[in-house]
Order: sequence, then C-alpha cells, then structure tokens
Amino acid sequence: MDVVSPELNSLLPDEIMDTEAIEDVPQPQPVATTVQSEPSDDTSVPMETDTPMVSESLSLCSDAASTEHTQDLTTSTATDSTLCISSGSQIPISISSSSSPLLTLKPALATSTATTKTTDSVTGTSVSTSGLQKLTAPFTISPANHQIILNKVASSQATEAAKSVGTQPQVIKQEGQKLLVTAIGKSGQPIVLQLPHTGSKPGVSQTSGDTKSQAPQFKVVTIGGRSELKPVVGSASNQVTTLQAQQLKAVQIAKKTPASSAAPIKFIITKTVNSKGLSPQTSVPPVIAGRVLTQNSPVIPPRTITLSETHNTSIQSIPGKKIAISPLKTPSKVTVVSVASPTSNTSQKSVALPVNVALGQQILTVQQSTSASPVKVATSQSTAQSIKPVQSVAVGGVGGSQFKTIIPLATQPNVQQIQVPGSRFHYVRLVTATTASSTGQPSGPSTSSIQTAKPMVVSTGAVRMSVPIVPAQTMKQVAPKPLTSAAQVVTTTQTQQRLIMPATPLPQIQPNFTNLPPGTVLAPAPGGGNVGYAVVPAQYVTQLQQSPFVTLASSSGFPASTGIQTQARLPLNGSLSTAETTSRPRKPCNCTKSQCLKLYCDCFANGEFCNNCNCNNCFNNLEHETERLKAIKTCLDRNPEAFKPKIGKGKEGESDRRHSKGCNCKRSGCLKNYCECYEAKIMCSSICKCIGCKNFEESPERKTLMHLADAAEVRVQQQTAAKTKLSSQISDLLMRTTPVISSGGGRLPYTFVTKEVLEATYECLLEQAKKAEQTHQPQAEAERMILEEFGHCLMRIISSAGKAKADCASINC
DNA sequence: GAGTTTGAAACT
DNA sequence: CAGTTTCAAACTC
Repeated sequence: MDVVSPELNSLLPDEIMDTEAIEDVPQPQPVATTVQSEPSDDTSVPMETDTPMVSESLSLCSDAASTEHTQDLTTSTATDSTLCISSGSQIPISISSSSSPLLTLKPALATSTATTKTTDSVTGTSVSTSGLQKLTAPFTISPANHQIILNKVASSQATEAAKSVGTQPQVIKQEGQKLLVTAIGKSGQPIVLQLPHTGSKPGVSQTSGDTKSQAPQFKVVTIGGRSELKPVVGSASNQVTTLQAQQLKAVQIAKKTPASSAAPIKFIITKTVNSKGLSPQTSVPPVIAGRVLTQNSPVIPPRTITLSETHNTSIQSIPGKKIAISPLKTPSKVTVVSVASPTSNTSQKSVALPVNVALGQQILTVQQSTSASPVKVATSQSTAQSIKPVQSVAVGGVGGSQFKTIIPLATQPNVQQIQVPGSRFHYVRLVTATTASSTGQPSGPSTSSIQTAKPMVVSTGAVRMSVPIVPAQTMKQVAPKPLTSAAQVVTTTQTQQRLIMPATPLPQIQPNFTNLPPGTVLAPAPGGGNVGYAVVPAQYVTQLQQSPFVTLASSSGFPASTGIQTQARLPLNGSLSTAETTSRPRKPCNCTKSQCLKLYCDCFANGEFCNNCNCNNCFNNLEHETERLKAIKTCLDRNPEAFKPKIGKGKEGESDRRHSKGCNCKRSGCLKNYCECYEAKIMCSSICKCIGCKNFEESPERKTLMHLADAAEVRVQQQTAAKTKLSSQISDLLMRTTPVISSGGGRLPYTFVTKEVLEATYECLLEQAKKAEQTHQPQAEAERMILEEFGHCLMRIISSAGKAKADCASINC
C-alpha cells in the first residue's frame, strides 16, 4: 500500500533501510493517559514497525553512540496533538498530548534483521516495561546508556498551548493512537516528546532542549504513520527537531490527527546513532533512509517504518500539487521527507507534523500529514484514496548541500514544479490550500514549531508558500530566529503524509537510491501507492525552518498538465553558501534529441527540471514524470554515480577538489571549457586520461590563460562599474529638470542648464554654424567656431550660476 | 547565427 | 573494456 513503485524500490538506498535502527513496534495497547512499552514478539521482521494494529504508533529508536551530543527532537501535531520529542543533554523528555489521540510509548524491539546496535537500541530502554505509565509523570527511559526521559511538558510552551485548548497536553490518551518512542541516547540526553493537542497554535509547542547542545547522531530516523481502521478526525502536527553539533537535518512531519480517536495511529520513529562516532568525517556512510513500502496485509508485520498519521476524512480528493525544487547535486547525505497526501476535510484540523531531527550530521526535515493506512485505503478510506494528493514542500536552495532529502509524494495528477533561480529544484506538490497548512514557529533552537492549519503563506486559490530558507549547515542556529509571520515551515497539511522506512530489507534498494538526482520524484507504486518520493537536498529541507522565506506561488488551478505554475522566490543571499549564492543561474539547455532525459542534458544531469530552456521535445518535467523516472533509473543502472557530483574531494594530500572521473581531452589541452576539469576551474589530476594536458599547476599556458581571464574579468567589472556610475549620473542629471538653488550652495552649474538655457545654447551654436557657412569657412574652421561658441555658452552658464549662488547667499535664501 | 570542434555520454 | 556513435556545449567565423 504504501507507495513506492517496485521500480523505485530498487532505487532505494540501504541507508534508508538502516535496519539496524529499526525496531519492532509491539502492538499498541491503547491505554488512556498511559505510556506503555511492550517488546514486540515479532523480531523476525526487521523493519516491521507496523503490526496490524488498529492504532498507529510512533516509535523513536535512537542508537546514539555519542554521549556528548544532544538531541532535540520536537514533534508537534498541529491540531489534535502535539508531539515534541527532544533529547538534549539535561533536557527532560516530555510527552504531552492534549488531544485525544492516544500515545503509547513502547520501546521497540530490535528487529532480527537489524544488526542492531541494539545494545544502544531502545529495547533496553523501557519506557514502561512495567506497564502503563501516565505520560503526565516524567518519564525516563534507559538512563544508562541511552536515556530517554519523558516528562510532562507542563512548563513547556506546548503544554501551555495545550492547556489553552482546554485539554491537558501532558496526558496521552489512548484513543487508538500509539506513540512508540524508542530512543537510545546517552544518559543525560533527555528526549522530549510532546503531543500537540488539536487546535494547537503554531509555534506553541517548543522543546526546551538546548539546540546547540551536542546531539547524538541519528543514523536513521524514520517516521511513518498510517491510519488504520478508522479515519481519525482532527489533525496533529508533530515536529521533531534534533540538532547536532555540526550538521543538522530536520525532519518535519506534519500529520493530521484522525478525527476519530478510535482510529489507531502509529508513529514509528527510529533514531540510531552512528556507532562509529559523531564526527562527520566518519567513514560511516550517512544514513538516513526512508522508504515507503507497500503493505498489503496489515497483519503482516510491516516492513515499513512510518512516522505518520493517517487521516481519513474527506472523501473529496484534493489534487496534489507538485512543485519541483531544484536540488543540489548529489548530496552525500539523505534526508527523507515524506509527505502524506492531504485529506480533504476542511473541517478537520490540518495536521502538520514537522519533525526536525538533527542527527549528527544529518538534519531531517519531514513534514508529514496523516496518512491512511493501506488497509484503510482499501476499506474505509475508499474515499480517502481520492484524497491522495501529496504535498512536498520544495524549497529552493543552493547547490552544494551534502544532504539529500527524499520526499515521498503522492502521485496526484496535479503536479507543479518550481524552478528556483540558480537552479536547484525540488518537487513540491501542493495540496489545496484548504487542507494544507502548517507553520512552524521558531521558538528556540530546540523548539519545535507547532503547525497550525495555516502554514506559511498558502492560499487556497493560489497556493503560495513561504518557506524559510536555511542552509543545512546553519541549522544549528536556525531555530532561534523568531519568525514574525505565521509561516515558517512550509507544510501542507495533507491527509496522508508518510515518512516510511523500508520494511523490506533494503540492501538492494540502497545503492541506487542514494544516487538519485535531487528533485527526483519517485512514483508511487502502481498498485495504489499514494506516496512517491522526491529527492531533494536536505539543505532545502532545513531551509524550511529558517526565517528567510521562500515563497512559492502557484496558480489556483494546479492543473497537472500545466507546466511550471509555481514561482519560487528565494533569497539568494545570506544563508546560502558563497559558492552557491554566487553561482550564476543555470544555463538553459538546448537539447533537441535527447528529450532532456539523458546526461547530455545539463539540466537532467544536475537533477533539475528544465525551465526556461530552449530544448525541444523536453521530457524533463513533471508532465513526463514517468519517463523521467525511467530515464533516471536507466542512468543509474548504467552508472550508479551518474548523479553524484563530478567534482569532489581528492585523495588525501591532493587538492581538495578534483574530478571524480578525470577528463579524456585530446585536443583542447584541457585549457578550454570542453574540459570538465578546466570548466570546473580545477587542475587535472592523475586520474585524468587527457592527452597534451596543460591544465596543471606549473603550466605556463594555464597561468597565462588564467591571467588573461582574470584581467578580462577585471575589465568587465570596471566597465560595469563605469556604466553604472555613468548611468547614475545621467539619471541624476535628467532628474534636474529645473534649476535648483539650494541653501547649501553646493549645486553645480549644470543645475542651471534648464530647457531654456539649452535652447538658447542651441540657438547660439546654430547661429555660429550659419555664420561659418555664410563665410564659406572650411569644415574644420566651422567646427572650431561652433566649439568656441559652445565654450562661451558654458562660461556664461557657469557665470550665471555663480552669480545666482552669490545672490542667493546674500539674501540668505 | 551558422557552422565547426570537442569530449562526455551512450551505444555496440 | 574498447571502439564507435550520438549528443549538446563550446568555440570560431
């Protein structure tokens, strides 16, 4: 049921699976206001997070290797409940849910497949092994290695907000929703889980964690949710934010709480810490992988790990809208963002579940709306399926991010792509404004924003989103920024949003998936998968939480067929890296035969959609998503590294940048842009197979060329500056239509060059010319006479100006 | 702007 | 893996 087409499954990276991090989620036993941890019996299924439970469970599993890093997870559900999970040193973990949705905290069992660093894993940590525990009471999990402390958030803003609602946020009700949180972290690293209750105001919930504090690295964060039996009314947004010292990935998941409490909701969040260490440099591959698996039978232990809530609700199907946001090239790390298809009920509270998880180096931002369980889809939510339009938030960003974000998207017909100036794009599907909305309000670094039904700037008629852009690297600092406007996080509330871990062993999937070009949208499984994936640079995701906004505007219609209807406005400065910011806009391609679906096309090779190109018969757009995906797969089959950046770090001791494959130039001497090395402004290296290479450090030709290039650049700059200055002066002069005598007396004579003066001068010069003609003066003499007269005119003008100035001064004007 | 050159990508 | 073809960008005129 869920989602990824078989084809695409093969593309999914192992990282997504990261079975190690995955743990089974025992069947939730809804108990009112209690936290329950039950080891699941089913260890056989590695990924199984989802037993055929009525309730949805959210499980967080963290395998934190580093003790020194703090984690802040904040999950907030906008409408019904807010889930805030934050773990940071000395930050208590609190879970509060004002709304009805039941939350059950259970330590997930490490799945058999997982090689499990289970020692770290949650299983050891028992939220409540003994039995039910009330969430209201502070809850501590596995203090030893991995501490998870669950406390009321009474003090927290979220709780306050919940109180305002009239519900007790701290209490987790068993309304069929199960919250499974498995976290293994250092002792002393509190994790705060907060369930927003319905109606929570955006930005209300906050996690108190110190974002700057060291955060344990998460290897895998999976958030998946699905509604199962009953449609749930209400919406909840969860936001989890984890900050890691060096790099962050924020996962924001917006989900809608089901209207009916009866419908179980399962959230599973698995967080594992990179065992090898926190340092970004670690050889351990980045690991965040998300995958949506299709589950046909609820009974079968789901392979999927999903953090999402499903909503059923409106029968109406909202056309999904997709916006493509240019992704960075080959981010090395992957951020998974799942977006559930929006449910249609307007009456429903939009649920935004932004989850920001800063994992060591990874920041995941997942926004998820509730998603209906596959089962529901088949049954109760027959209507729901129509609703599937999925949203992904696309934020334009600058290339160079090392993260890749995967956003599951619903395969709705209506798709729009946004091409961000400068190129990197992402797919974004926009749900109709009615459902979509979520905004995270920045409260503090660690704070999670509660997403209200009103997201950033989103208008139903025309979808408009403003997304704060933040460079992934800066995520640490991001949260604090106060956002004035409601929308900080772009989330479209959707009935279904899923962040899913692959249920099946993903090894086979992994390889290709990581290499997917940014912006790639993975089509949902043909069999009714609602969710597709969009691969976007994590940077974009992280940007969502930054104060700077990206505004995405799309026409109300969102006809699928329409080309790019959305407009993305991105601040190109500030958060973006220098290289990125300075990067010139992508050049339009001129492909004629490749349909822009081969690597010949720079757009395609860069993982971008064609936009404003001159290509013919272009298939590199959302209108040809199927073909495009197929082409991507083909490319990846041919070369798994196809979409990775060609310019990467060289071996140790070598220059920082070098071509990954090296060039093969034969005639250009590697001193023309034919040469990819030269084009990238890097030296050829030992791996190059070029002939007659002159692109090396000591090359005199190269030095000369570079010198000339620099000189030319300087000239251009000077000319530009001169033109600018001249233009400014001219415009300034033209502005002076009337003589101005300022009290300051600083005006130059030209201020007296009025229309009348000019006409008089013209008459004088013309008269002089006539005189010269009448006297049959040679041309040279005539010119001299005219110029002489012109000089006299100027003298008179200047004299008059000076006199006027003096007179003005005498009268003290 | 048309035509040529070039080398990566694609194909065999 | 090597050779050939295709392709689009870079370059020249």
